[in-house]
Amino acid sequence: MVKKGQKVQLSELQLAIMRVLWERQEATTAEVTAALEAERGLAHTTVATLLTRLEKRGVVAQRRDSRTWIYRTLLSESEVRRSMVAELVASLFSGDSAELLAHLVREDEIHPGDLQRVRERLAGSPDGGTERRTEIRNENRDE
Amino acid sequence: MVKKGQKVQLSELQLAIMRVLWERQEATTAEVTAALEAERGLAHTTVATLLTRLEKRGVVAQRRDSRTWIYRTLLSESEVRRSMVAELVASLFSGDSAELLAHLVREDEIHPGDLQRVRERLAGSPDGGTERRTEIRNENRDE
DNA sequence: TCGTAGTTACTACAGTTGTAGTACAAATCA
DNA sequence: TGATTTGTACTACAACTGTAGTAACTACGA
Repeated sequence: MVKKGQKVQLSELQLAIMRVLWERQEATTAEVTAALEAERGLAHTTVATLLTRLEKRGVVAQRRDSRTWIYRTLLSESEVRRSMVAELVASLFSGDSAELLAHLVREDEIHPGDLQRVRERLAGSPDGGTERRTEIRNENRDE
Repeated sequence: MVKKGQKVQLSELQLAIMRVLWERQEATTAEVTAALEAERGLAHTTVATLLTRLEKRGVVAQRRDSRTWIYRTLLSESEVRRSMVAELVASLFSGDSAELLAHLVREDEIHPGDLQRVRERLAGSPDGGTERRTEIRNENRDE
């Protein structure tokens, strides 16, 4: 089982699976396969293998419903984000998040006013706007 | 050779090597090994293998000086950052950089005034504070 | 009750990564 | 010039990842 503070690195494919599991609390192999059908069209056995490995690694948990396994994640999306962003910042930005921010600004990904908007948005929701929904996107780029 | 717009993903170890190469324009296997001695103490042959693989992959170039190879990167640090951040944002933040920003704020990595400071700093230095390599960015933003 | 469709368990296999040993050649030192 | 150092080329090998086939079993419909 992956401990809380532990660093978790997941590949793009593994994340795709996690995303399905995050969206619906639980899912069977068949459901995950179906959910990913459009974007990657993986064989059912492939998805089963992937899920088994994630389970072995302690990232998801499985529960049996007669012959079928039902999976759920053991890590929230924000935990994974925390871990992966920290890892990126450490190895590519000297561990300094402000450098990442500077990068975003330079790359024109973030505009003035965005931070303000983000803060307002977060202040508005009591849980800190933790997951998914947040979508701030910059309408008025006041550059 | 890795094309410009291509996505480049480098592991922590590979980045450590790239960092050495970015710091000094060029370096031999022995120099890279020495530079990494403190933090990882890798065998000289290990570093040689790593560099060979990076060369094969088109991330670095090699030049011979009698029997010694001298390496230099073919990608600037900002190019790698661009690529890797984009990849992370795509797979973990629905492709929305503002969500990453929101994450940083929530995680208390970024504070009010930081964005402002970053902008001032970037405005202050003519090279945009970009990189060791001076790759002046930001006039014609090309995406 | 029997065949069919769905499910898991197991095995496979190529590619990448981290790590390094060996063999061999060249350069250098004594 | 012989011995030692140093540098590369090649090989190895385990772990992990993407991908999936095959075998075997089970629930269900006809």
